[in-house]
Amino acid sequence: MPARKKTKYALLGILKISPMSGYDLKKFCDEVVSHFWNENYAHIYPVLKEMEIEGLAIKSPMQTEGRPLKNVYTITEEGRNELEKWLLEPVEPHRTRDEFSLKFFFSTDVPVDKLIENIEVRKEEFRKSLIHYSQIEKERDIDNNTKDEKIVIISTILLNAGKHQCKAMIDWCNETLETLEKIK
Amino acid sequence: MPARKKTKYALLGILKISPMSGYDLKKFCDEVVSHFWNENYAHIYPVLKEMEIEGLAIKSPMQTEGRPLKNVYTITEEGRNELEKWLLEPVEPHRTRDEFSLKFFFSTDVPVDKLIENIEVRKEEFRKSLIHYSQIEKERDIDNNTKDEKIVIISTILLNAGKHQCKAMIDWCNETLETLEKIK
DNA sequence: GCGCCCATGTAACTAGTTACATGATTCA
DNA sequence: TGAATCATGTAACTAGTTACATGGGCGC
Repeated sequence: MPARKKTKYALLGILKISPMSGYDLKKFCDEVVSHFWNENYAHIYPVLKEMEIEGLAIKSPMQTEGRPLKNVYTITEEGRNELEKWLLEPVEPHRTRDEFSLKFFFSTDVPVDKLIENIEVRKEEFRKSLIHYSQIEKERDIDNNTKDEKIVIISTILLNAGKHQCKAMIDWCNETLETLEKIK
Repeated sequence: MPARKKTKYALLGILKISPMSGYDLKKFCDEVVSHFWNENYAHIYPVLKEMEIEGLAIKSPMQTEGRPLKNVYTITEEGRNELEKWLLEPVEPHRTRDEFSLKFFFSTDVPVDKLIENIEVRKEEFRKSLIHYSQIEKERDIDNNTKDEKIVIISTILLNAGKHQCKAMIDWCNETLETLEKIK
C-alpha cells in the first residue's frame, strides 16, 4: 500500500468531478469541502506526482495567457476504478483524540469561573459555525437551481450533518453552563 | 518544542491523578477516557522516557510478587507546572478530515440503495455508542456515590457531550434516510 | 496445554503541518 | 509600489499506527 492514502482518494474524487491543477485542488478543498476535509500544498503536489507514476492521473501542462504554467491533471480509467473500489469499502472508524475534552477532564483544579468562560467561548464557536453553514446553503441556492441533482442532494445532506452537530453542541454548552453555575 | 506534544500532556494529566506505569497508563486510557482519547504503547513508552529526561516525571522500579518489574512514574513539581500551563492555553482548533463525509460526497454514482445501507450501518454504530455511554454512567454511579466531587461532575459533563453528539447523528441519519427514500 | 493478562519495548511505516523558496501578473 | 492572487514545489518537523519481539504467571 502506497503512502498518503486518504489524500490520494480525496484528489481522485475531486479530479473525477473535473480535471484541475494542484492549485485548483487546494482551492476546491478550501471552498467546497472545507467543512469536512482539508488539504495543503505539501500534501497535494507529491501525491499528484505519485498518482501519475501509478497511472491514476495524467498531467497535461497548460499555458494560459499571462499566467504561470499550469499542470492540469486528468483522472484515468485506472484512477476511476481505484476510486470506485475505495468508495465501496466501509469507512474504518478513526480513533478519537479530542483535545478539548482531554483538557476539560484534567481541569479539576481550574476555577469554575474559568471553566464557564471556556464553555462560553466554545459555544460561540459553534454558533458561528452554524451561521456559516446556513450561509453556504443560501449562497449555493442562489447560483444553483438544479436542486434535484444528486450532487446537490448529497451536499445538502452533508451540510445538514454539520448543522445537527453544531446544534447538539450548543445545547450541550447550555446544559453544561447551568451545571457549572450551580457548583460555582 | 519537543515531539509528541499531545501524548505528553495526556500522560502528565493522568499521572497527576495517580502515579502509574506505562502499562497502567494504557489501561487508564482504554477504560476511563476511551470515548475521547486513545494512546498506544508505541507512543507511551518513548514519551515517558523523554518526560523523565525533561524532569517532568520520575521513574521508580517496583517489584511486585510474581509479576514482571513495573516502572512506576510519578509526576514532578515541574511536570505539574507544565501541565497547568497547557491547561490554561486555549485549545487550537484541529483541521477536520471526516472520511465518511468525503466518501459520501463522492458517491454520486453509487446506487441510492447502497447509500441507504451505509447510513443504516452508521445509525446503528451511533445507537451502540449511545447505549455504551449510558452503561458507563450506570456502572460509575454504582461504585461512586460521591456525586459532588468535581471529577465526577466533569466526567458526567463529558459523557453528556458524547450522548448529545450521538443523538444528533441518529436524528441526522433518520432525516437522511427519509431524503434518500424519496429519490430512490 | 492453551489462551489471556501482565509488562516493556523497538522498527517501520503512514499521515499531516509549517516554514521556506521562487517568481510572474493583476489591481488598488 | 506594494499587496493579493496565481502557481509549484521541498525540507524539516510533528504525530500516530501496526507489527514485531520477549517472557512469566494464572486460570480453565
